[in-house]
Amino acid sequence: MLYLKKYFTEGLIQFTILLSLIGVRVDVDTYLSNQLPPLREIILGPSSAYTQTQFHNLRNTLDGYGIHPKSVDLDQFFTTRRLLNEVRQLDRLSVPSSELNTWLVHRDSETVVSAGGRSSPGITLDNGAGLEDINNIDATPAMRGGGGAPESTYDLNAADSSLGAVAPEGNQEQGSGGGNDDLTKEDIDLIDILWRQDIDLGAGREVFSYSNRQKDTEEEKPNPQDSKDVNDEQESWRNGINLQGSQPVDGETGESIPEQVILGSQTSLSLQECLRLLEATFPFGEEAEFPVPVGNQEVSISNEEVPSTSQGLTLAPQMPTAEPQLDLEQQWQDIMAIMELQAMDVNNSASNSGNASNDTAEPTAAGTFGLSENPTPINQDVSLHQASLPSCSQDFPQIFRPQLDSVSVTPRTSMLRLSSGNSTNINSTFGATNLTGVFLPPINSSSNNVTSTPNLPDPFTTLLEESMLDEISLLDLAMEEGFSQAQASQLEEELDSDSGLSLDSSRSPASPSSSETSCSSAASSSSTSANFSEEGAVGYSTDSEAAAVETEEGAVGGYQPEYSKLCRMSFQDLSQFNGLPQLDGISHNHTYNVPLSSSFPEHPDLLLSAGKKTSRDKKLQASQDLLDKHASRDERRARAMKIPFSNEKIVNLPVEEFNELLAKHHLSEAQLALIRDIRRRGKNKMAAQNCRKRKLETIINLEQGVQDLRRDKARLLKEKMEFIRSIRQLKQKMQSLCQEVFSQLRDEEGRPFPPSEYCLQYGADGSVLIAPRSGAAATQQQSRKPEKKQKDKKK
DNA sequence: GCACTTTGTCATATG
DNA sequence: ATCATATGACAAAGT
Repeated sequence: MLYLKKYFTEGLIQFTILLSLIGVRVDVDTYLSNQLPPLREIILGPSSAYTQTQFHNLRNTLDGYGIHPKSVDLDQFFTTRRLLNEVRQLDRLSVPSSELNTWLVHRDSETVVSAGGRSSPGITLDNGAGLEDINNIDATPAMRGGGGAPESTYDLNAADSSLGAVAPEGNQEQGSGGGNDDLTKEDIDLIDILWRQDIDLGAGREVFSYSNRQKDTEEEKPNPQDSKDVNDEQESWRNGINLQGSQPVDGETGESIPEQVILGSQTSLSLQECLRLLEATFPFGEEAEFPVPVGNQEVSISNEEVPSTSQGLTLAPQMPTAEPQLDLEQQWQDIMAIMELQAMDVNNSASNSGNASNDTAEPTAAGTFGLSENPTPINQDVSLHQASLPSCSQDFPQIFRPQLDSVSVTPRTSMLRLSSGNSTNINSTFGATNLTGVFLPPINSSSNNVTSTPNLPDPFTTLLEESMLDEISLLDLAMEEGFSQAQASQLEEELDSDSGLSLDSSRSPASPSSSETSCSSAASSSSTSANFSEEGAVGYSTDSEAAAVETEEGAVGGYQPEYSKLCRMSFQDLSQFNGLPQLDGISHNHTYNVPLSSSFPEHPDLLLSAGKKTSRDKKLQASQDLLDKHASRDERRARAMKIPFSNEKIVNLPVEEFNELLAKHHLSEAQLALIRDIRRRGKNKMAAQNCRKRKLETIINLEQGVQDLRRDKARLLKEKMEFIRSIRQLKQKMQSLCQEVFSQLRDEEGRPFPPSEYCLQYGADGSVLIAPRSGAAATQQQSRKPEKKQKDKKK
């Protein structure tokens, strides 16, 4: 029976996996919730395993089952529940990235971009999806239709793997528009930087070999359209600040993504896009004006949506200085929530835009975080034609140079501290915000990165810096603790395995009892005695007793052999094997060898033997000797007391019938006392059985709950790391774009704006202002009057 | 013979 | 108050 059950379970699991792979979602919950109480109630609230009342209510939920709550037949129910639960867990069966199913669906849709970009961005996949993704990818070519199909996935193990900004050849062959067309040298460089970060995170560089990408890039060159686009892009950069940025490019496939940006990939983000993302993430609130006008020193880069009318430098509002540190966890959760909302919006917009993105893609927040493409990129209408694109590598770090050496600590420095982790405070406390340093260079979570990492006295800078620092530190810590995304699946398995409870269903403690009692349930359900089957009493009275009583009360007999003929543990079946002494040892008869009183001889046979013995009596005696060996103490007592009905009746009859039964017979006080004891003990015996089963079920359900929670934890950790990485990539992109801005900005006299002296401030209306830094700029203002420039970012 | 499990029973709590 | 049930604890028997 055990093997049969196990076989059935495994078969069911395999079948469900098969259905899942072909796209059929098996929602066991729908079947389960109709008749059975939700399994998660064990986690979320009182359970039948906890509360007695709900346990009794199970009877009401088992329509058609008719299993009495007291019946051990409930084991069938529990077994079913457990099996269904196992099946239900299949979609999260220790495979953290079960989104792979989505990936397969994408494969069918021939929408390579969305397949590669949305469901599993390569960069997030490299670490995030973990080994199992790779393995699955490797293991699924047969299911994907063979090698003839264009390779839309990233064979991470292949030597010429196509990853990152380079679209696989198959993609190009499918006329996806030269996926990498829009990638510029800067993009590639940036991607390379980001890859290095990923390498820092543990991703092997070989996963996204630059040489491979270069090679693939070169392979694209022969495409005249591609090269033209690239050239156009580069030329646009040469001609001035390309603040509008190129069309967002899917990092892996290189194909343009009109409506969304895959943060998990190396997407080309314009500065404005980054800003919009940041605005969505950290709403700036109303723009505040600097009380101190700086005249024409200000350069304003305004968004066309809300043309900036501000003529002065935006000044961040005063902030309380000694605010407590943000609750980073809460902070992160806020960010996550906002990001999820953003992702939802983008998903909606993407679906509305009729993008080629596959709708079947699971909108998993991780990896598919997106933002609306900026319809109004930063305008190039700035007198930057003379921009010489100086080497920004030296100047740029000064942008983020902390003003620690600044004598006057500006209020903005102190306003970095938010009073709480609630993101709503960000709305209220951040007016015009200098976001120049929001996207800081990657913080490598080292203690000395304060000095090594450029720092800006900016609210968001500090906000993100602190949070990201800690988050990334947590990330690194998590990495150290084995939470690398590549090991996420292993983590889950480890988490599961370190449970003190056995999670193996084949070794589940419920299995033996389930299998045992499942037969009892079958026997019970097939019982011809409705009364007794409803009571569900199994294995209390014996056939020996029934046989003995049958002579006195024929109505009792008849049902017993059917009642438990399949039950190994019940004593009744022994009556069918009276002549089989080799089966004596089968029964687990816990008959107590309690010394009986003089009125209760140990072997009632002795009483019988006292009478006349015919040969027929001797045969009966022999069989009863055998039966007595398996009779319970109460049964022997009952026989000794010549109780005129079976113990089963004594135990299982309803109170009324039981009283009627007692009234029908004229019984002595001793007999009545014994009968009541028998009934009490029998009831208690069943109660104990049920109690133990419930206890077992409780343990199993708790075990399942722990398993589920651990899976959720691992999944959330994975998502968290992916988001952290995405944000960091955004910061990188922002840094790069700011670098470009500063490298090409010139005042009226043609002098550049040193990033060390100026910073970008972003208003709520989308305007971008170049404001002098408070400390260093104050001195600079003496020698040079900053000019106010307004950059109309109309495209 | 020992450790562990299973089962029955008792005492008690609870509804 | 009584009864039915649940459950912890214990012991006996089995493995």
